[in-house]
Amino acid sequence: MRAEVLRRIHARDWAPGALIPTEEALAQEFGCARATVNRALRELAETGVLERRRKAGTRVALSPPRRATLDIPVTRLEVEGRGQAYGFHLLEQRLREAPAPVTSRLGLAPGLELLQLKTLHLADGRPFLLEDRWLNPAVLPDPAPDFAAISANEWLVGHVPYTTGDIAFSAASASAEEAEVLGLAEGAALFIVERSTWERDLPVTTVRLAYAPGYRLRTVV
Amino acid sequence: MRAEVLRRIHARDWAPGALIPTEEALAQEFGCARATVNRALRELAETGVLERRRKAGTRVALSPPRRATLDIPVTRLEVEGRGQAYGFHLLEQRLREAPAPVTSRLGLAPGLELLQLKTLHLADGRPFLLEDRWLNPAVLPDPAPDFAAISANEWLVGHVPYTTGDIAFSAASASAEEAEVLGLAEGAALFIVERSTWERDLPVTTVRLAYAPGYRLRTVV
DNA sequence: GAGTGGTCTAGACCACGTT
DNA sequence: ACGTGGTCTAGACCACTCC
Repeated sequence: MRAEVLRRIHARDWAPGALIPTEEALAQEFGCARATVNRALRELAETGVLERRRKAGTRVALSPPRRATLDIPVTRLEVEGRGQAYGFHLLEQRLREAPAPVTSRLGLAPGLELLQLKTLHLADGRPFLLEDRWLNPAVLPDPAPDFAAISANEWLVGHVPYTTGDIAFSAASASAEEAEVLGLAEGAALFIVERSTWERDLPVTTVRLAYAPGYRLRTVV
Repeated sequence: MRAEVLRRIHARDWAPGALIPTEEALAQEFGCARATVNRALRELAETGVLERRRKAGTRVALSPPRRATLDIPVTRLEVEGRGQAYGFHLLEQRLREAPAPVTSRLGLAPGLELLQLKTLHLADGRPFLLEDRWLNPAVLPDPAPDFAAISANEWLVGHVPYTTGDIAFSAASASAEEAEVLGLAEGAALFIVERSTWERDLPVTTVRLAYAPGYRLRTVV
C-alpha cells in the first residue's frame, strides 16, 4: 500500500504538485479499509513526500522530502561503538555568573549563577571532543554529583532525561585555548554542536561541543 | 493519552528502563480502544522515548530521546527565507572521469565519466555556499538542461525528486581555491554537508556543500 | 454547506521473540 | 507454547477549511 503509493510517485503516475485520490477512493481501489490508507498516507506526509490538508485533499509534495532523522549520539557510546576506549577529564568546574549569551539561550535572568563544566572527552586516550557546559543548579540534587567520576552528559541522561531542546550545527576555528586542549594548531576547523535543553519549562543545560577534526555526523534520508 | 503517558514518564511514575503496562491493560485503564493506545505508544517509540519489543513489552528508554528531525533546506529558499536576495554562478561544468572517492560513494564503476558542476551560491551578492557536484549523466535528458540558467539543485528537485540518500556533516579548513572563491582567508573553518542520492538503485548525484563562516543548521528535539 | 482528512471504537488475526 | 506488539477491518463521528 505504502509501497504502491511511492511507486506511483516515482513513476510520475502522480506528478509533483498533483492531487491524488481521496482516502475513500484509494481504499476501494486497493480493497482495504480507509484506516489503512490513512495510515500509509499519514506516514508519507510525515516524511515529507505528501502534503495533506483537510478538504483540499492530498498532494504530492513539490519540494522534495528533505527531512532526515538524526540520532544524536551519546559521546561514550559513540566512541565505544567505534571500538575505541572512552575516557574523559573534567578540566574545570565552577559556579559563576553566566554570561548574557548563555542566560539568554536558556531564557534565564541575566547574572544568574550557573555551574560551568569544561570536559575533555578522549578516544583511545586522544582528544576527541571538548565540552563546555552550563548547568542550572536548580536541577542538581544536594549534594551535587561528582562530575569528575561521572560525565555530566551521562548523569543528565540518567537523572534528567526526557527533555526538549534545540540543536545547532556549525563550524568554527579553534581558539588558542581549544587548540591547546585538543592538541591542534590554532585555527583548525572544528565541528560545533550547540544544544540547549529544558525539562518542561525548567532550563536544564546548554552545552557547546567542539569536535576534533575528522569527525563526521551521518544520517540517512 | 499520549500526553498522560509522557506525564508519567516525566513524573517518574514509570522510571527509565521500567516496563510499562501492556496495551490491553492501558486501554482498560484509560477506557479507550487498544488501537488508540497502540498509536500513542508507537509514536512515542518513534521519537525514542519508549522502546518496544514483541513479547518483551514496552519499556521507558534508558538513553534519552536524542532523535531530531532535520529539514534539509533548499539553498535558494533558505537564502530568500532570510530576506536576502539569492543568486548563483556556475563556475565550472565538465564531463570527466570521476575520481575514485566519488565513484565509490555512489557505488559506480571506477573511471566512469560524470558531469562535474561547481557552483557558487550568493546571498545579497555575497558568497554563501560553494557547491561541488557530480551528476550521473544517465539521469539527464538529451539535450541536457542549461545549468547556468537553473541551478542543478533546483533542476534535480523538479525532475528527479523522491530520492533516497545519505548525508554527512563535518567541518573543514578552506583550501586555497575555496578561500578564493568564497572570499575568505585560507584555512577558514567551513561547515561541510556531503550528500549522495539515488533514485531507486540508480545513482543520481553526490555533492559537497561548503558553507561560508557564520552558517548554522538548526533543529528541535 | 459540503467534502476532506483526523481520530476513534471493537474486534480480529498475525508475526515475532521469549520461554 | 504463549504473550506481546503490529496491523488490519468496518464503521462512526468530528474538525477543519475551502467554496
